[in-house]
Amino acid sequence: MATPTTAVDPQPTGLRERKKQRTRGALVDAANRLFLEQGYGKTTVDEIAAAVEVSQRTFFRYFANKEEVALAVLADAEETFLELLRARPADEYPLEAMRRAARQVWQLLDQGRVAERGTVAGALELFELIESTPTLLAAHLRHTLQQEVEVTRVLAEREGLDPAVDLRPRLLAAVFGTVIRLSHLTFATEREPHRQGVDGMLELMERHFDQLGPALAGSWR
Amino acid sequence: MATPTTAVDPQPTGLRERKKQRTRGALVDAANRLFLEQGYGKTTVDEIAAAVEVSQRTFFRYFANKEEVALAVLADAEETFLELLRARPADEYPLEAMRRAARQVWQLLDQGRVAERGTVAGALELFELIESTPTLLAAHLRHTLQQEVEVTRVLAEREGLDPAVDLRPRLLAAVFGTVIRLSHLTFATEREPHRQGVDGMLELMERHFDQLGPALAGSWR
DNA sequence: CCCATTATGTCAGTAGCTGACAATCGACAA
DNA sequence: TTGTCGATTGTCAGCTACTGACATAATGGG
Repeated sequence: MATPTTAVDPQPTGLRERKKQRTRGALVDAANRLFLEQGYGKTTVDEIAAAVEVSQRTFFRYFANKEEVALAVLADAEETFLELLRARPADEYPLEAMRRAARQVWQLLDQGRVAERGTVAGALELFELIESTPTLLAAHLRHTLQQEVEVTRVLAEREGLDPAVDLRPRLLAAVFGTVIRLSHLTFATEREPHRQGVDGMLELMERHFDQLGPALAGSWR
Repeated sequence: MATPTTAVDPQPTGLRERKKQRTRGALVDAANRLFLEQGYGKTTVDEIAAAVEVSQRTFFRYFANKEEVALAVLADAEETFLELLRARPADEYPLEAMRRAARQVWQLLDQGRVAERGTVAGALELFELIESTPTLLAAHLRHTLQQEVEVTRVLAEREGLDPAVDLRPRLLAAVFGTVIRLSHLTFATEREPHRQGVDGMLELMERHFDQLGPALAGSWR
């Protein structure tokens, strides 16, 4: 007897809230389109706001800065990763759990089920944009760092450790983030067609992880 | 405090060049002082320029942006690291060479012989400033990334590998950078007095490196 | 001592971002 | 249905980082 309009509300979504989400989504879409069309630097916030017919001031009420709107999709994917990692069975080894969660994110993305706005092709374009835009790259790296802190928390909890005492969770989170970044970078740079889809990305990640041990080995001969 | 001791001139510099270096150094000093006194965000470029009695426009001819002047000292240290790494004997294992070069940087810094402007205490303050200033942190991370590219080049050359084919140089450079960053972070956060000097930093780095293997091991139990 | 080069200053302008206040819109209950 | 309250938005004014263009001053070479 609670809700008059809808029987089941997964999220108690008022009309107001829905409108906000629509505006936010429109801003992300417009921004992405403009950034890819004419470049990040040559796109002004005014332009983005105008494309959605809101004031510049409103834009800054949704996003703290210009970088944030460009990285919004990525932020959703990272959120998904955290949820998947938390859901991994407790008896998996830490690194294994992370690798599998990462695989899952890409598979979900391939099915268009991540945050309703991401695609694999879009990810590729986004990575290219980020890597070729210094200020975006900087913001992205900082964001990645924050993600590492979250991952550290999850790992420590999984294993029942205090991350302030035991260095391993933080180290693994950091190294993992690094490997993922390198995979993304190679993915975005990679021009060979047989590696363009999700499978290409997944294979690339595996290759990087497999080289981690050898890279840290004493001798490379 | 910052001692303006410019003693040795390796390159026969003209009067003009020397003057430029003096201005640049003065800008770095003034900026550092102001940033530490009142914070990065509350210090304007105008203020820094005024403190050295140059115009704002001149400031931007020396530094591409406000972040750069804050990270200038760090950039010198990283340059030193590269030189030391290149000078390591060719038969050292890659990771060993990097660990030793890193040790050397800190020892030189402790002797006040890095870029005439760095001290260990100053490094600690700088790290705190960076970690507590989002925009500085972002710039720092991007800069670190560039350093990783250079390191990759050096490693690949040492071992006679093509970094475009073999993933190991880049992976090792990245993981190394990550471990160094975590050490710095802990160093800046660490409040226990017995770890404040160079020895504290060196011990911290060793501890992080020693945990790298265990962190990547399958099980943590 | 003069000339070519190069560092510096001045000025005007763009763009990101913020605080303050007023207008407007949606939620909810009388 | 309507009136009130709180949240969202627009407008405006302002600060700061940063850049291009042009004028001026300093320097090093001949």
